[in-house]
Amino acid sequence: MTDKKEKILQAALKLFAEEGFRPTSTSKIAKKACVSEGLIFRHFGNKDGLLEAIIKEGEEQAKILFADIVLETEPKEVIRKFFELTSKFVNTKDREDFWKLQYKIKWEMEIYGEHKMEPLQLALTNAFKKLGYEKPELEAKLLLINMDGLATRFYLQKNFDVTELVEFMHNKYEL
Amino acid sequence: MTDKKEKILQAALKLFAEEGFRPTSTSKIAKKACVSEGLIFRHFGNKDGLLEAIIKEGEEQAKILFADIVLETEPKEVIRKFFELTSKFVNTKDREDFWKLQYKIKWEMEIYGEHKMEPLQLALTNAFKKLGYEKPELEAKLLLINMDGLATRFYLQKNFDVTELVEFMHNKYEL
Amino acid sequence: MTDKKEKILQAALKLFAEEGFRPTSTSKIAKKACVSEGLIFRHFGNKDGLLEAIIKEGEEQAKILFADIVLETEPKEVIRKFFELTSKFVNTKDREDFWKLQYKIKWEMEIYGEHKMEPLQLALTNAFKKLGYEKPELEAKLLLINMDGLATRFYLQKNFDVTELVEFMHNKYEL
Amino acid sequence: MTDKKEKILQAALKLFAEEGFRPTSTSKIAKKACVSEGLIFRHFGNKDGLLEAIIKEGEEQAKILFADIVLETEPKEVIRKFFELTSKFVNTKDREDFWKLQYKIKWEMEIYGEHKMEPLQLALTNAFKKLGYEKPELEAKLLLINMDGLATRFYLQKNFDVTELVEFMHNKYEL
DNA sequence: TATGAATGAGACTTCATTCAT
DNA sequence: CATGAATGAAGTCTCATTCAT
Repeated sequence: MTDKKEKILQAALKLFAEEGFRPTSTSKIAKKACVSEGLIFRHFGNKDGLLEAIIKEGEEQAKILFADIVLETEPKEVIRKFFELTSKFVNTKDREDFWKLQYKIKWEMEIYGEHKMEPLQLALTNAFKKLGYEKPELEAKLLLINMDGLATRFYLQKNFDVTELVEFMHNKYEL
Repeated sequence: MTDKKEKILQAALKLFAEEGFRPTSTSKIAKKACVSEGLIFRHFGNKDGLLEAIIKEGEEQAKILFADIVLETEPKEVIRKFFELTSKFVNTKDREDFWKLQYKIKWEMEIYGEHKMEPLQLALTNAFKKLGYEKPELEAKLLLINMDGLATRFYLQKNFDVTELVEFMHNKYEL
Repeated sequence: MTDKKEKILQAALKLFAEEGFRPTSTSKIAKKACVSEGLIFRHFGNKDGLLEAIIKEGEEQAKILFADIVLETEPKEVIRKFFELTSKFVNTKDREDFWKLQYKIKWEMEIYGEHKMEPLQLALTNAFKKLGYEKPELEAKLLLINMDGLATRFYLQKNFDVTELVEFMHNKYEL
Repeated sequence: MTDKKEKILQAALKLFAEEGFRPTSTSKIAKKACVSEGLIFRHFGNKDGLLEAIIKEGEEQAKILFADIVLETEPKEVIRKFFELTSKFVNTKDREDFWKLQYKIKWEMEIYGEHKMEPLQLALTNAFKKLGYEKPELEAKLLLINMDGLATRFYLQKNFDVTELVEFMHNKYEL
């Protein structure tokens, strides 16, 4: 990956996350990346191609983040790590754009991409089963839905305190 | 309100909900409403004005929907009615557009408009307090966040079964 | 002439003078005149008709203003009165719009309407002839041109002192 | 400056001079320049930017034309050259558009831009002072105003004979 | 006479995309 | 690989004008 291609990806990620996909013009991306507009098309074919590239890169990162949870066998640890991950949204400044983009794109394009979450859901289901919960699958689903709700608030509501709520949610599961 | 003005509002609501605000062109709205494009601007000033009008109309509807919950004094009933409302998203076909629009707009414009939810949150907080919950405010917040998460899934994930989850969540509160 | 028709004429005169013919929308005129937009078309057919009406009214006023000069027989008086008229541009607040409009329209539409000035030019020519000037017609033309130049400056240059210059010009003719 | 950018400037100059700024649509300019409409905005940002570019170019030309007069030290020559310049309006076909535009814009935008004329006025004032005129500054002002008056007539009145009048005016100053 | 809803043409502008260099 | 000039379609919005009431 050339230097300039990388710069385009970074600029686009930031702008798409900030302003959305369609509202971000290729010319703006080019300017932010200090690159000619034409280069975007040389590397990614078209604007959709650029988005795909960003999303694909994102999925790789997500896999890595999820791996630690999915590979965990101790059920309580699975749940703890899941909540830990949720907290991470907030703190890791450079990942903020990435996660925000995921949600913005979801709503703009109306695709959820549930397959990405499947390994996580299975890991959680399994953990709840081991812990003797009655409806482990629904418990897992609920947890993931909570995450979506938290993200909605965190990205859209100014001064929203995530940590407080994550802790509260966590404590509901006596571990 | 003239007949055509009403038609514009309906067409715009539907299109904004389906495709988002910016991606929906005024010419498309005009065509769907069987109206000249200029009329949109005569009635609403500009595209933003049209959106505002739709949102304002929506807030009125939301107030009505919330009223029933907010005015309820029996705590268990408050919570029951809240879950009932959540289910309604799904079934009332004509309101689907309205709620979907709320979320699409939130993400597109990045404003949450938490004030709209305040009465609901207060009512829930109060209900949990009466029921002797330790942290009633956080309980209320969590419930609202669940709703955001459910909406995210319901509108974005094909074939997502809301009812099942709403029931599950409801049962967590032994009432 | 009905009350409302008169109001339209006045509003249009003011707006055309301030902003020009084309840039002034009929809706703006209607608003300023507190009248429905349609009424403009009922009374004047179209926007051009409105302009014509204003110009025609203007010509009537001009005739009246010019009459005093044209009917004067004493040559020195003719010239004095001409300069007096020139000064009037400035002072008579309600006529300011009228004269300004004349020039704005001239430049916007590129028609000079020299016939309007003919009686004035003849009167001046005659006066200069009586006073023994060698080229009375050119003297008259020059005077009128001076007036155009003064108008240009007066209407376009902020803080331009007309009186000073009118006096100076006047004194060039030892009377 | 690319070939097409130059073509846009030329087409715009001509059309603005002929029909005025606002009445000339960008699409008309593009057509006349055999260029896509978008290119206008790529090069000049917006329609105002195009006008500015034309005016700026014009000011450069004006400076050059004025230089010869301003640098002249012999007072009679200053005045002679001033009248010579006045005559040039008429004859130089390609400059006609430029000067006409200056006046059209002045009236359309209602700005005189007196600073542009300052060097000329100072040079004339100085010349009249050297020639022993009583009120040299007013003499200079009058001359410039005459020029405005001449321009008004020349550009707006069909079949107006400038040369005759310029000569007449010139002869008033016994040189 | 008077209103104001409604229209449709055309204005300025943005933007993804192509292409010669 | 990289640039930046150039395009054309589409977008938002303005405005003179018509027409039913």
